[in-house]
Amino acid sequence: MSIIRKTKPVKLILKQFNKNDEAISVVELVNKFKSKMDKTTVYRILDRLEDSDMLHSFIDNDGLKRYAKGHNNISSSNHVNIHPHFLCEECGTSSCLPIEITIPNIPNYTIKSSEHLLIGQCKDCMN
Amino acid sequence: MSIIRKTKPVKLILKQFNKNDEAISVVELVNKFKSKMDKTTVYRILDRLEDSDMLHSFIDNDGLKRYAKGHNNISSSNHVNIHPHFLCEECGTSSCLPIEITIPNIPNYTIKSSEHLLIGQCKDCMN
DNA sequence: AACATTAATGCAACCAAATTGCAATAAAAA
DNA sequence: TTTTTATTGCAATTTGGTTGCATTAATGTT
Repeated sequence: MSIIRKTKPVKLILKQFNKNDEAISVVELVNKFKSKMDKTTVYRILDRLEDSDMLHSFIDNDGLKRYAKGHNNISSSNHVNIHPHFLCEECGTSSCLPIEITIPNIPNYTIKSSEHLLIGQCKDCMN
Repeated sequence: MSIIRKTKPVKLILKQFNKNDEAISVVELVNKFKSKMDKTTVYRILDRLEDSDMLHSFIDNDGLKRYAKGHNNISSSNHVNIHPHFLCEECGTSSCLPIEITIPNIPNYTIKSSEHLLIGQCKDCMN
């Protein structure tokens, strides 16, 4: 893992993720920054930020990759990546939920990581 | 929902899923049957089989759609789709796990469905 | 069994997400 | 300031998936 240079595009992307804790899809980011940088640049910056643990990613319901602030937590036990992601069916916003999902022990399988996507309505869309 | 005609391509796809309980990606299926049927036919058959509840699908770690036998169970509670899918990092095979994942109650969120992907090693790849 | 109805297929074209190669640029190190 | 090397932009390409449409073939009806 190499050091990430603080170029103008990198700073813009980081600023975006520091605004709030939402999980943003690559497509949204490419679109949002299309006047500021090339789409390949967006892809590559996200890649680098992920493997230096400044961002983490997951695949949403539509098969699109989403990124969010922070790394995938490693819990006290040997279960990794156990924080679930939420996706609001109505407004499309996505976020990391600050809870732990417990994975039962499964004979004959060694679980190294997991992805949990919860789909429903966020509080702003409930009424 | 219309009745599904038992055409040659449909029979081939069904036979494939009846062989075992593996979750197969669309890409694999398109490739496997490329001499027997067009890729659009594969996509459309899978679509139809899914909404007649003979298959169910989920998005795997690489953003690829996978299909497996059976429908998404609805549990006794009001939680749906709660059976997790497993993906072996080594051999790439995937399957449905016959266990239930419990989703804790989350204030401010209404969860309607969820997807759980467990990644690790299957028993054939452990040693 | 023949015919009519309509679902299903194949093919070509298309679209969107993501990746690659490469020359030009700009951080950071010397 | 110069050198080194990561990073960018651009064009081209790959890949997963979709659409429109004419042709084919299940199925229902007589």
